[in-house]
Amino acid sequence: MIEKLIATIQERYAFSEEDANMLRARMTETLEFKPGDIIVPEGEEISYSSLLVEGFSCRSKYTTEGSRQIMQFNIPGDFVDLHSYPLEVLDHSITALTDCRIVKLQHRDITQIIDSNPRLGRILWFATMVDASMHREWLVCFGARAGAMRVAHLFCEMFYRLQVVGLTQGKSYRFPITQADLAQALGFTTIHVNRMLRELRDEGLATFRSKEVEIPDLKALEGRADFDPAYLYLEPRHQ
Amino acid sequence: MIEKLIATIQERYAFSEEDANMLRARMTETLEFKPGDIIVPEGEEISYSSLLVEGFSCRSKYTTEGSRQIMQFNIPGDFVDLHSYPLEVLDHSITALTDCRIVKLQHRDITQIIDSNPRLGRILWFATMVDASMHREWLVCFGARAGAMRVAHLFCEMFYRLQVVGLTQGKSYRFPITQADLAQALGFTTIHVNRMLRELRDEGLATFRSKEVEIPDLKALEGRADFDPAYLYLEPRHQ
DNA sequence: CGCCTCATTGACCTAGTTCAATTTGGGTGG
DNA sequence: CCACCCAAATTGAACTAGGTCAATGAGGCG
Repeated sequence: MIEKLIATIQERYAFSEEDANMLRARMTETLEFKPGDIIVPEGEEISYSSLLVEGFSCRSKYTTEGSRQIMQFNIPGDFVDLHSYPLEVLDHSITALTDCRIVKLQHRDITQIIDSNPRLGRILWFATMVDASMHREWLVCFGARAGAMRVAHLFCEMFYRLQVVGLTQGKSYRFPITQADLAQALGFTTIHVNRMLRELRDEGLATFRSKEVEIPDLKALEGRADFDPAYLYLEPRHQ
Repeated sequence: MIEKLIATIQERYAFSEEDANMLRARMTETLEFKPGDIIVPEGEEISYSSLLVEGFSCRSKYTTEGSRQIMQFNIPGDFVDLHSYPLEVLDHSITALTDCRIVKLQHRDITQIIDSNPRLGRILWFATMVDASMHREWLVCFGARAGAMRVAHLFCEMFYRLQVVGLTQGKSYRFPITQADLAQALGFTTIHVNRMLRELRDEGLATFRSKEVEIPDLKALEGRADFDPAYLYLEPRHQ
């Protein structure tokens, strides 16, 4: 399982076999989490980064009024807190949405890896910048895309991301979250999310039932969502 | 001027004198821009990064419907597109809001610098991660903070950031943008921004007149905005 | 002086929220 | 296998933050 993921990352980020081995050797320790568990707590000094190998988690923050904003969903293959290496302390938490398994990579190992192979450092840096790019696209969604469009955009994003790691089945994929989670991610109320889902369903563009998203015609949904996958930087790199 | 900025960055990011000299030697070429000019265009291959030494610019994207979303304001001292080093191609544009001057740092020089001093690489990486952290806080603002609160939050953020580079005067600072720009950044209409500004003014918390923000009581405004500067990572680092 | 951009205000409209039920479906104990 | 339970989904009705449309001021500058 972890091998398959390393292979995927290897291809996507143009890893050499040597690079992959270097990582492999240092990534053996795993941790497991239950839904609702905090994988990485906000505000604490962190000494290792976590590669999510199984399950779904999310980045989120709470406001002082108690409402929670989800800023990103993490899927298998994501380094959920690689940015804790440069930042040391995170501004937000990572929370498990399902049963999750992560593999640790100690920060001191990252330092060592980068010292001996600066090119790999740039690749790791790249990975964190893709997250930033997603944040920016979400900001566009929040500021300039309303209602069903916003929901549709998220469904497209998740499709592309999950496809890369082989977690789509034809026109559908498993998205193991509740409508309440969805609402916290989209900046809507649960009720409104429900209505927007119905709208997409009625339009025949997408269904979300029993934690499964089905998209009969991806291009059509992309059109509805004003979606362009460029910001995900999925094309293989060539540095 | 650039010396003063390097000094500021030096303190904030724990640069050694040697590091600073290394950068100084490679940052000599400057470019100038007029309001509205595109400093870094979306989607193009980029071979150098730009340190903004004078003026204000912003990160923004356009939707296909033509509306523009501003995702961040850049101020003097910001490496506006350092992330173009790992990404190579940017997902958004950087546009000048006022007369701007930037200093170039070639990507090949960055590679050289990092190869000879990996620690400096981590510092540069850190700088880009602070931008990502700001994006996340903005996402919270969009999803969970409404009306005048959102405006207040931005005013607080700008105060802290400008203070670091010595661009505040007591309780006020110059913020050379229009209410329309403000609206595009906050996800409101110009009209609504105007109303929210009046609200803050009536409450005696902040005024924005002739491109000048005045905050009589910063703590009070922070309370109104649910603002906590931690996400800006302004505390001097200690790696 | 006159123009043009930007700020301001009012009146009306709508997307999204709030409150309050009701339904559905998966899981669990008897 | 059925009865029950509980979380999640769904729907309706009333309300409000924010948008839209339209008009008026106010400042800067050629």
